[in-house]
Amino acid sequence: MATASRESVRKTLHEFLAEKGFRKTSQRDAIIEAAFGTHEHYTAEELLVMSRAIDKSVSRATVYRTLPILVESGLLRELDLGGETKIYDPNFLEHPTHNHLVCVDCKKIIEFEDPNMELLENCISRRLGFSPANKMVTIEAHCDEFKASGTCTRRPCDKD
Amino acid sequence: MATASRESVRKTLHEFLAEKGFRKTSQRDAIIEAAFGTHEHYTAEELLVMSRAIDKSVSRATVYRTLPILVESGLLRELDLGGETKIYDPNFLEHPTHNHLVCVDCKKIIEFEDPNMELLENCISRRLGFSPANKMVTIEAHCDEFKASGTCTRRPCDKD
DNA sequence: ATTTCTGCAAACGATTTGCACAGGG
DNA sequence: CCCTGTGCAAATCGTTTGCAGAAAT
Repeated sequence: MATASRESVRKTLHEFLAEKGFRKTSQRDAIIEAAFGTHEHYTAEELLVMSRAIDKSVSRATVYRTLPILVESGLLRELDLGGETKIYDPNFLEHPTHNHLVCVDCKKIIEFEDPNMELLENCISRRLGFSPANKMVTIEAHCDEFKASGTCTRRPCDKD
Repeated sequence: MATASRESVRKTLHEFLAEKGFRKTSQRDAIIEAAFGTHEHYTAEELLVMSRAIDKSVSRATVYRTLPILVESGLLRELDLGGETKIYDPNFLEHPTHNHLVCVDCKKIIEFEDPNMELLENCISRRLGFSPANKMVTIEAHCDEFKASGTCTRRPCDKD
């Protein structure tokens, strides 16, 4: 399934690039491969490292120039969870309406989907006279493990 | 009412600063006055201008150093709406659980409160094994006016 | 007197951009 | 060939910080 969706991502992206008149380059291929070869979230810098593992010639500038294109294609989503750096989420193809819960203690990000949330956001938007285009919910929370022991298993390592 | 709440803000803040061992300075007073003398949202830079209108001696560094203190006090909230700069919201005293809808076209920010949203967020958090600490909902949307005429009354001026 | 605050200007870190060359159509 | 894409390094922009003097306790 992960493979199947990666196929479709590649195809959709290829069409998108062609349609927009963008050229197909080895660097962009590597970045796309890296960007959708995982279900993890990543920063621009992390994507650079991942892309370079595939094609050493990928530069930081190209990653930064390619990211907005991927976001525009709708296959990659830019997240603004409290941190200082933007985070990118490749999982919106499979779960188009998911949201995020961030553990305040270990910074772990948990994705969740909820149809009621979806419904409620639409209702609220319409009530205010708007048509929703992009809905973002982020919940910062303490996990039960933290409440019990005072720390999370997953200690603050990657972030903070 | 705005006056009454500003009084209480000043009092709460004064207590908070004293409790934390922070000193009372004319610059902080000016910043606090500026920060809670409006119901509008503002950036750090805008707060600097507002503070300087009250006390010319306020420096950018002091604003940036005071902002985290006000946020920590719980009276001021830092928002991360899509833009590149952080936005500060002084309205959480009066509406502790409000959320934001941002017009994609004119960037206008509309605040809304909804008890169902509140409830739903708590349910979802608990279901995942977490105790929510901070819940943020942001909806980006097109207004009806835009749908009808192709633009908003409030054109892109302050942002974008 | 002691310690926190302040303004200034330099430092920072993520992101962007100008340039001349490489490479896709 | 023409024009877009690229790497590099310099530039940008919001924010942070080191320092010496100013002000609060």
